[in-house]
Amino acid sequence: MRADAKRNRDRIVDVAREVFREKGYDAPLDEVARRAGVGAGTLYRHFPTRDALLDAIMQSWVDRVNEATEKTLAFEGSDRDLLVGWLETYAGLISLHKGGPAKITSAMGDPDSPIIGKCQVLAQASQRVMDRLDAAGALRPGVDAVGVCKLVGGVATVADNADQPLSTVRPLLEVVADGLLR
Amino acid sequence: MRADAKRNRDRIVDVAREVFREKGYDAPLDEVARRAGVGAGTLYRHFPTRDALLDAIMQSWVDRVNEATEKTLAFEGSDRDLLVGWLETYAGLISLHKGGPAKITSAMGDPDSPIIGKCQVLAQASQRVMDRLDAAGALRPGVDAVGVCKLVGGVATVADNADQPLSTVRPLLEVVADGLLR
DNA sequence: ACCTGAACACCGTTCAAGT
DNA sequence: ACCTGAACACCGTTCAAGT
Repeated sequence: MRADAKRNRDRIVDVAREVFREKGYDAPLDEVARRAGVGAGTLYRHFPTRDALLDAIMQSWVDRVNEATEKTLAFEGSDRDLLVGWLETYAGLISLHKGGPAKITSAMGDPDSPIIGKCQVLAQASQRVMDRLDAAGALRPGVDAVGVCKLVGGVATVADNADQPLSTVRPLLEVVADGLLR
Repeated sequence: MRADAKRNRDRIVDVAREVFREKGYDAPLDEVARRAGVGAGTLYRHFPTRDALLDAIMQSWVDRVNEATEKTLAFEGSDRDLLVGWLETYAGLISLHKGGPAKITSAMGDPDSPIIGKCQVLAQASQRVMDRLDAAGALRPGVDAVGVCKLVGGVATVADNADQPLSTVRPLLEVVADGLLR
């Protein structure tokens, strides 16, 4: 890749992260191009779809997911507290930008989604937490990690769609936790 | 209202119901106007916003909600079966058209929503079912009907966004039920 | 009083012309 | 090889002119 191309690509990703944070995942791409100082065509050359751009943005976010997972696994307390904590952490991770919860959760089972890789990171994180709880004999039988992701994703989507802070749905996450625990 | 105005209004509602069923709640309004044989301005005169049109469409749907509620209340079986059955019924009622679950659930706590009346019908239905379970001492303390609506709405939204049939999320509804029951 | 449909605005996407 | 930006498509919304 030519040096100027790489520079443009990087600028687009940085600017997009900013714009999406301000206006949500469905912000006009035109504005991204404008602020990045490139033509619309350049944006489309690098990222043929909005999802391709999202995927690039989420690159750095993977580290945050893994960090949060380690923290959860190191938690020393009751199984319920660990689970509720993880559900809140998970909801927070997918609610970074407006539109995120719906986007990520609906990709969560679609092998053809352009952001499937990022979903797998999340699903595996969730799996590790469930494994730990299962080893302790704390889970009801038949609980699968992807299902948990969808359930919490649904709750986060509700809060996001209604423009309400995640804290308002904490009681719902507790219901989910109680439904998952033995 | 003049006779021709009423005729146009009725035609618009009928056609919109059809178009929304075919293409979801965000189908082009242009198509509704065209199929109804009216100008775009006429549609906007009668229904200044898309939500106002939705609200009109959902008028007949209220009967169906009440019918389903009666059926649930008359159910003779275990509390868990009753609850799971209601959650599935509820999910079905809000999933009539694509986009419905998100639309209805995000309006579910916003007093300014144009479809708030329809949400209240749902919330009250949910309340009656919870009351019956509560009278039987089956519910965990602190469960409120609107919360249940949001939770199930979240699950239905997930299925709807991913273009998957509701049956795929039945296990998730069981988790919710277990979380609600004592 | 109500209707029509052209016109405008907005935004996603493409592509011919330029470097 | 990459970029620009005008041009096109699509759809929501308004409004002047008509009945």
